[in-house]
Amino acid sequence: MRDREYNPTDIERKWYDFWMDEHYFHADENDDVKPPYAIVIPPPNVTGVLHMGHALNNTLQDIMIRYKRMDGFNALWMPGTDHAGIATQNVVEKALAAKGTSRHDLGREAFIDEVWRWREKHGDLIINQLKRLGASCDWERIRFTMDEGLSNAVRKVFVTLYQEGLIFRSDYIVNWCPRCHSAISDLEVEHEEESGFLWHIRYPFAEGEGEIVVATTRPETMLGDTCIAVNPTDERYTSVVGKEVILPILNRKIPIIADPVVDKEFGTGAVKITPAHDLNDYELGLRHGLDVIVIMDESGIMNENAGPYQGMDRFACRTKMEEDLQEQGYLIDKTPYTVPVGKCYRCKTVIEPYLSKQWFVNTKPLAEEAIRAVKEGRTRIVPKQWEKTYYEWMYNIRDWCISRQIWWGHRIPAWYCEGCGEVIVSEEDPASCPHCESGTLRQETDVLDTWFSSGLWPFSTMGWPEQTRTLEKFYPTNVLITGFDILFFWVARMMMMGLKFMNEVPFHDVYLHALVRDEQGQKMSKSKGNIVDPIIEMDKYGADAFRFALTAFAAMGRDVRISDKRIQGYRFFINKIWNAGKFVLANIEGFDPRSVSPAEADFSLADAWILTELNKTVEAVRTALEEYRFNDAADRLYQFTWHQFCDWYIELSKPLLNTGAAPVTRWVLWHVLKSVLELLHPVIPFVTEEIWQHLPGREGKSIVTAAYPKVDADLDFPEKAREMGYIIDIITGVRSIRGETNIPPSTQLDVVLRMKSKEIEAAVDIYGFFVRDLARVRSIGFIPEGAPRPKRCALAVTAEAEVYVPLEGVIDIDKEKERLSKQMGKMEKELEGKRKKLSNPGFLQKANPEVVAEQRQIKEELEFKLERLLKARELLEG
RNA sequence: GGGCGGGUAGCUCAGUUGGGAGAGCGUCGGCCUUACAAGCCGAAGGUCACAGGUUCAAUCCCUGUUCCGCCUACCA
Repeated sequence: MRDREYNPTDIERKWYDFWMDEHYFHADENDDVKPPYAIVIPPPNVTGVLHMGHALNNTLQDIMIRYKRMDGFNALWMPGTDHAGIATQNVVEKALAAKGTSRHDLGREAFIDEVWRWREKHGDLIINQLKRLGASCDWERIRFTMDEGLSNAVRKVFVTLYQEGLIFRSDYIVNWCPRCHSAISDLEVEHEEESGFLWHIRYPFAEGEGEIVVATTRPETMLGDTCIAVNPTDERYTSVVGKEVILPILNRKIPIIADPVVDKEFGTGAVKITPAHDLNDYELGLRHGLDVIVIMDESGIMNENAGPYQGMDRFACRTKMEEDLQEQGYLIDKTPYTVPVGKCYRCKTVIEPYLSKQWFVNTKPLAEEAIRAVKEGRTRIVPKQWEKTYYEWMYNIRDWCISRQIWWGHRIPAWYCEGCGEVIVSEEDPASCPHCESGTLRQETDVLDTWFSSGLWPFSTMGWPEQTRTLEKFYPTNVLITGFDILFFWVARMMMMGLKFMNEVPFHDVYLHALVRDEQGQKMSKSKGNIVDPIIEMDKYGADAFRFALTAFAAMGRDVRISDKRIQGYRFFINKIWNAGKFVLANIEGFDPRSVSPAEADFSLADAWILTELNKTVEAVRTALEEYRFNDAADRLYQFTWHQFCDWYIELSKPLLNTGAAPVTRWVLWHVLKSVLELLHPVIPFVTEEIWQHLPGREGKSIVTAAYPKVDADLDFPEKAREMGYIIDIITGVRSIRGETNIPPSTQLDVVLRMKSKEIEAAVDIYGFFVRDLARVRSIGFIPEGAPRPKRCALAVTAEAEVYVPLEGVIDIDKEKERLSKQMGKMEKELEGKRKKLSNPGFLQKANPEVVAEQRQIKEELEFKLERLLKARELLEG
């Protein structure tokens, strides 16, 4: 503790190891004394690396868990990772490609083994990064979504929902990613607007002259057209409904039909219908019993139904078709048009609406429960504005496509009987078909959406479907802390699954924090090169500074804008704490805090003031944490630590330490430092532990298990604190005069005070050494109220005092006059407002009497100050 | 198309029951005052986007306008 600056690296490692060795983060499910408090971690991808979003998310969780742990709760933070089906498969496939092989070369089983090996090798990375951040997870309980226990939970849930008819298999238009070769859910599609074209194409009548013109943004899909649709009320077309047209190029005959969904205003009012490649078209096709023609394969390559275009990529096909249509005279017009394009959120490939057989969850009935739980307040969404978003989505929820055509994930527990075609869905692998007893069963090759298993996370991690002690004790959890971007993906699904299988909400509170962006508010991305890497930041400034920066910027419902520079700023704060610690420790060496009894101690005004301010801070910080106002908590702690404790109290303690009051002062220094460290510990765990360990009279082996400070009514002295405030005002007044009139600090000043009241004069007199020390004053004189003012003085007026600083030979009189005039100008403006307000009968009549009194007091104070300043200026004239 | 959030000091942002506009950084001036120059002391800087309304009183509540973000959507 002698170092001039705080060096985080070694200290962080040392204490984290210590905490782990002591098992402080382990929650005991058999502890029936402490009330439980539980959080489940949003599981990061097992192949992932820590990014700023993780850092923010886990810092906030760690703050809550550490706070509650200190505050006497049996605190469980359940950690784990997610198998991240598509993402992980992509990563491993890339690695295979680098080795010149592929998953198809390996085959399914060998590939899955390969992924597990990958996970063995790289899966600890993000866990270790979380530890580096200081996350106090109960690592003894770490889970992985592909673990045996969690896989059992997945099977049980799948089978149950299937048996209840809530999971079904069906042909449907899904979002198909031609690169991932898989269906993805609606949520996994990113919508963007792109500039494209609207093509107008003629379809000639099969019989007789004439034609119908349609408008389309995707001409290549006409290869799969099975009709033209018009609105039944559209008079332009009533005569042609029922007729047939010739599909250009392929020369198939297709009918013209009428359907009310067609918008008369759009394009020509006639639309081509491609049921296999558009959701609307598919549904329309069902209504009219239309043929369905799939025109491309799983990679987006045109198939045998595409005639001359077979083998072409879908976009190449579009270009070629346009040429052909043009050449053959079918293309009438091509105009620029903004088209909505869906892209795969994993690989940004343009999604193809694609007809295929998939597994779905009928989410409507589950959503109803999830809506009710929030309506009834069983789960509270914070900040509240997200409730509306949640309801909006839940009310309009659509069937959830849960099957994925990849290999890495929970394989769907369904088997098809080769004998009779029966579908068997079962928790145990069946040996034979229960229907026809055939032994040739083929398991479904699809795996489940990763979010299917994540949806079970709050209870599957606690051992479900077993009825464990852990579940009993810690479910429902207290709060889920996560980014708003996965409100639908994850939170909503946990709500549905938790209510369905546990009959209880998974968490009482959901705190949704904002996303981390760069300084300019841009999303961080590799391509933009604006990534701030948490590990690099921690290397440079330490985990504590990094955590404090994140917390201080985590205002509710706002983006968290962060940059290297801002994190750097908070390192100064950590260093300030370090130095305050050094000062206090140096001054309480050999001191036993038990030698002072706070109940009998004779506290100085400064002691009383800092203790009272400490109480206010404790209260404010606790409230802020309870309400998830993390930035408020950080701000209060910053202000108190730096600007009250360090700037004022430590300075005030210096003169006291040379007097008979030294023992009490030492006790206060010790007590306030200890409290500050404990208050700050959830936010900055490392530096607080390091200093705390050097404190005498600490209870317990670690700050991790120390009691979180409470408001102490016995150490609350509002009266004395107020008096101290007057002294602080005087010191500030003298300093201000010195600063503004450029009197060097080396010049000792003589100060004359004229106090409003005798009592305060007495207090100031007793504690005059504070003023002498902190304002560099040689002598303090008092003159009574009514006595003539000293001449040729600079003046500062506070609420209770006039502070005269003689400036004979020290200062430019004109400058001082100017200074006073400026101050007066400001005050006059303010006073004008007050006078107006107080002469308004409406205000006096209707406003709260307390407010009126307050306003009157402010007015009088202003008048007092102004009058004194005026007199002072007059004296300078003469 | 629907929804949400935002426009406050040069920059980034606080401002929770409507009642004298705040912080950090930056800027300017002065300081090695025995924990800290990664520091200390002082100072400057704002018609709280715009226009109405409610109220004794509006940065705060309501309406409209405008600009910027985000989410959502089956308008070919």
